[in-house]
Amino acid sequence: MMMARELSSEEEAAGGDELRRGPWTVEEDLLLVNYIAAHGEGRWNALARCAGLKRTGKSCRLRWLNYLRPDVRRGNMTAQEQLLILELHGRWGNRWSKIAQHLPGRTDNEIKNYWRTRVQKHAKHLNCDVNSQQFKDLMRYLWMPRLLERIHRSSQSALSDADADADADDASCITSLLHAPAPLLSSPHTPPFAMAADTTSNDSTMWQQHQAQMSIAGAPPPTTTTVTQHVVLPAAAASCHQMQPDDQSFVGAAETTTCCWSESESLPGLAGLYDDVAVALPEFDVETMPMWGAVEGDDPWYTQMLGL
DNA sequence: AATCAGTGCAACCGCGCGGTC
DNA sequence: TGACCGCGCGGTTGCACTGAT
Repeated sequence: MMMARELSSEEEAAGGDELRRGPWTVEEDLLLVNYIAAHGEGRWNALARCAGLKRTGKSCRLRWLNYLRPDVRRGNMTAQEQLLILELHGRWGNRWSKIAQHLPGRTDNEIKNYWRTRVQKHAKHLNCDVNSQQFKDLMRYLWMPRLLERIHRSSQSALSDADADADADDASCITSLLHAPAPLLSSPHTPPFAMAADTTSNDSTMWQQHQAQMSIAGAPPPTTTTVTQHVVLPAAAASCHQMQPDDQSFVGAAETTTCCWSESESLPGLAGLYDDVAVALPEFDVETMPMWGAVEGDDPWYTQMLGL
C-alpha cells in the first residue's frame, strides 16, 4: 500500500494539497509571465505563491525557462546547432545545461530531448551504444563533417545572395562555434574533425575560419588538400585505420593526413560497426544528398547506410 | 474506421550543491 | 558545524500526435 508522502517544503509553500500538476493552462502562463514581467525572476517558491499559482516553485521555474521565456527558440535544430551539440556532447557528455549555454535560445531540456530522440535513435538503428567509441567515431568522421559541409555551403550561398538572410541564425550559430572562447575549440589535441577542401573551396570563408581557429588554438592548419568528400583524419588513425580510444591521444594537426575510402571499404575504425550492420560505407555525395538532420526517410545516404 | 506502435516533447522527480541561520 | 532551504541539473515519465496496419 502506498504511504502518503510528506509534503516537501516547497509544496507547503505553494499551498499543500491544492497543488496543481500536469499541463499548464493559458491562465497559469499569463499569471506567471505577468508576474515575472513586473517583479523579475528568482525565489521561485515565493514567486509561485505571490503570483497566485498553485504550483511548486520548481514547476514555475521549469515552465518559464523551457517555454515562456521570450528568448526561447523553437523549431527544428539547425545544422549548426546539431554540429555544436555533437561537438560539445563529445567534450562534456550529458552536461546539458553547459551545452545549452553555447546554443542561444535553446534550453537544456530541448537539447536533452534532441539527443535522446534523434541521436540515440540513430545509435539504436546501428545496433551500437550511443556512448560506444564506434558511434562516437561515426559522429566525428561522418555526421559532423557532413554537417560542416552543409553549413559551409549555406554560408556560401548566403554570401552570393545579397538578399538572402534566411540563414542568419545559422551563421550566428556557427560564428559562435568558430569564435568561441579558447576552451571550446582550442583543446590541446586536434579538433575532432576537419573537412578537407578542394581547390575551389580552399578560399572559402568557412574553411579559412576553421583554419584560423586551428591556428589560434596553437596548431598549424592541415597542409593537405584533397577532394571535397575526403576527411582529414589524425595521422595515427589514418595510418593504422584504427581510432585511438579517446581524444587525448589524437596527434596535433600538423601530423594530420588525408584519408579517403571507397564504396567498398569500411570507414577506418568503423569496420566492426559495419560488420555488425552488414553494410559497407556508402560514399556520400554532398551535391545530391541532404545532410543528416533531414527526415531519415528522405535522406538516401542515411537510408543506404542503414540498409533500409 | 479502429487499433496499435513509434515518436517528440512538456513536465515531473530525485539528488546534490551552495547559501543561510 | 550541522540542519534547513532554495535552486539547478540530469534522468525519467506521461501524453498527445502521427503513421502504419
